[in-house]
Amino acid sequence: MSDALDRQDRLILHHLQRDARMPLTTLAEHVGLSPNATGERLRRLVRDGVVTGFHARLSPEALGRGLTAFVEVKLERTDSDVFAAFAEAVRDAPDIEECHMVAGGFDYLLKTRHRDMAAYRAFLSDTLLRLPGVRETHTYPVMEELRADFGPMLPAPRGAGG
Amino acid sequence: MSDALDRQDRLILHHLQRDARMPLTTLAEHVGLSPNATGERLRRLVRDGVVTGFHARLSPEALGRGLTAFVEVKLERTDSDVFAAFAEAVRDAPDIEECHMVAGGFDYLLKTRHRDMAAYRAFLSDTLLRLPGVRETHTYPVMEELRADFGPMLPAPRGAGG
DNA sequence: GATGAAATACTCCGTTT
DNA sequence: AAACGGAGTATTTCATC
Repeated sequence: MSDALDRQDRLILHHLQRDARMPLTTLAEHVGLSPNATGERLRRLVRDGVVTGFHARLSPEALGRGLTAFVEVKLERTDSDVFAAFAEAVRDAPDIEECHMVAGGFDYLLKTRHRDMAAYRAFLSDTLLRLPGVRETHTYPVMEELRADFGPMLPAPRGAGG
Repeated sequence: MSDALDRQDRLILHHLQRDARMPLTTLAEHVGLSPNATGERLRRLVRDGVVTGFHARLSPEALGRGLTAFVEVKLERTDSDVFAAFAEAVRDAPDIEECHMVAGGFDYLLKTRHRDMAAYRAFLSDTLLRLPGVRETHTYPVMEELRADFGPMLPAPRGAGG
C-alpha cells in the first residue's frame, strides 16, 4: 500500500477535481495511460482514501440560498454535555453547511446559507441562540466570494491545463 | 425556462450531490423515471445553472495538508488598487482554498490548508503578510471539523435515504 | 500496464401522452 | 412540454497476456 502519488495519479486527481463525471476514456487520454490502467488507479485512490467522494455542486442562488454568512460561536465552558448537545444540533440544522471547532478567540466557526437577511435573523434567533450553552455569536455576512471552495489544491502537474 | 424544482429534480440533485459518478440508469431508478427523461432533466439542471459542476473531493490528510486554518484579514482603506492586488494574489496562492469578502469587523475571511503549523507560519510571513495593504490578520486553526462542506442543502426529498 | 471481448450505459431520433 | 422505446455508439468491466 504505497501511498506516494506519482505524476499520473496527480493528473487523475487534477482532472476529476474539475470534472468528476469525465469518462475514464477521456481521463485516460489526459493521463497518457490506457482506460483500464486509469480506472485501476482511480479505484486504488478511492480505496486508499485519497479521493473521499464525487459530488455535484449546486448553485446556492438557484436554490434560494443566496446569502452566505460566517458565524463565530462562543460556548459556556461548563461541561462536555454542552459541547455534545451543540454538536448534535449542528448536524440537524440544514442551514449550517460547515462547522469547525477552532482554537483562538471563540469555539466554533459556522458557514451558513440563507434565502436573505430576514431568514438569517430567523435562523439566529430561532435556532442558534436557542441552543443550550451558546454565550455569544458574531455574524459576518459574505458580500463577495473571491475564490470558491475547490478542495485542497494539488501541486498542479505540468501540462494539465488543457 | 421554469426554474421551479419538482420532487424528481430534487431527487436528482440529492443523489448526485452524494455520488456524482452515479450512472444515469442507476439515478433513473432512484428517481422513478426512464434513463432518458432523467438525463434530459439533468442536462436542463446544468444548463440552467442549478448544478454548477461535478467535483472529486480529495482528502487533505492524504495530500499532506492536514492543517486547516481560517484567517481574518484587514486591509488598509487607501484605494481600490489595494483590493485588486489582494484579489489577484489570492487567486495565485495554492494554500488558499476559499476567500470571502465579508461585512463586519474585517475585510476578508480566508480558508487555508497546510502541512503543519510550521508551514502555516511560513505562509503567513512569506505570502500573506507580504501582500500590499494587509494591515492585520487573525488566525484560527481548525481543531476538529464537526460538519463537512457538502454544498447548500436541499429540502431533503422524502424516501431519498436509500 | 496493455489488449480484446462481453456487458453495460449513453445518445440520438421517432413516437406517444 | 415531458416521457418512453429502440437502434447505434461509446464506455466500463473482465479475462488474459
